[in-house]
Amino acid sequence: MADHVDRILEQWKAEKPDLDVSPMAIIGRLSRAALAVDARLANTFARYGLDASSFDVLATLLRSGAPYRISPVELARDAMISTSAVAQRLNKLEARGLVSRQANPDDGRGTLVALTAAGRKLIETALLPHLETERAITASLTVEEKTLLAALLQRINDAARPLK
Amino acid sequence: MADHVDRILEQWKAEKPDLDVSPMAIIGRLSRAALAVDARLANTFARYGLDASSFDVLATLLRSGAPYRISPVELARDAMISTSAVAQRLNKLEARGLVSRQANPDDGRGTLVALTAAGRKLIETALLPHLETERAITASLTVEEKTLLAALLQRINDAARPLK
DNA sequence: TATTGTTATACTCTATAACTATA
DNA sequence: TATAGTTATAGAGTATAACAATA
Repeated sequence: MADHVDRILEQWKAEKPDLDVSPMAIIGRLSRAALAVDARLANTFARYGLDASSFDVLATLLRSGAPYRISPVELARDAMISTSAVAQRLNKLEARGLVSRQANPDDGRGTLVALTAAGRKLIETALLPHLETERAITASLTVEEKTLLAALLQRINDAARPLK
Repeated sequence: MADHVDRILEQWKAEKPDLDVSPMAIIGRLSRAALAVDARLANTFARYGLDASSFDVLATLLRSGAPYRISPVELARDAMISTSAVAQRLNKLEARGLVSRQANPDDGRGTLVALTAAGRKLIETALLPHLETERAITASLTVEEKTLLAALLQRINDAARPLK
């Protein structure tokens, strides 16, 4: 079951036999798996006129629970992007009537972003096929393998994080 | 050892208790791990005036072995991008004197991209710290865990691939 | 007709900087 | 002074389309 990464490793073995390129087996497959998964998820999002960024914002609002209101800073932290990037995502979603911005009554500087009825309906609808796609991608793994994979990825995440 | 993804799962559990959101534990960590790894690798690349795209082209040429010459179509296939994107990457690398373009003597339509002496020196130099970074990221895993993780990622990759 | 390769163009997404306003 | 939020701007990267040339 040799894949593309295996062929890359063979090339390195031939060209640089003294080098330990074994970490590439993991890092290479991690990158490619993430790319493939992103592309697959994008297919589902597109069926609802969404992309990963928009889905992300709407899903963050939905899972925050009633009354489905969050500040832009929280959205920025959650998505690991700048607040200006958030503002621009929100402009698009607001133009489509999927979210609305309200003044924060407790903080004159603040804004609260809320799901509109249309936004809530859309994300509730898109969530199910999205989960089905994720289920399909992980379906071949046993329960034990899933737990293990999640744990290993978390450790990779921790190890990669240190440097900014 | 709860991480960000754990908190997201808890939110979903509270808001949508009947939904099986367990695939998110894997997909979510996969995305975040890939992001963190990319950022970490970029640090190393930057020390040599490279980014991931440039490194990718130079490394592909190096591991192809002497005489370190590849056609743009092969580079496109390998990097999974369009040939026009390759042409634009090559323009930059050629301007820096790291690769050169030659006519393919066996195919009048073809071009062969070759590492220049400077390009070869740069990629040979950058390769070692790059591998060291990858080694550091995977260092906490045992040999068995590494093998397992690579295999699981390959299966995720296969499962995600089907749809275009 | 298909393939190889390039450029021109437009698009998307982002961060930085500048700015307003409130704490 | 620091924080919240927005817009304007510029940059990076890509794909699509159009094109030239050879197979």
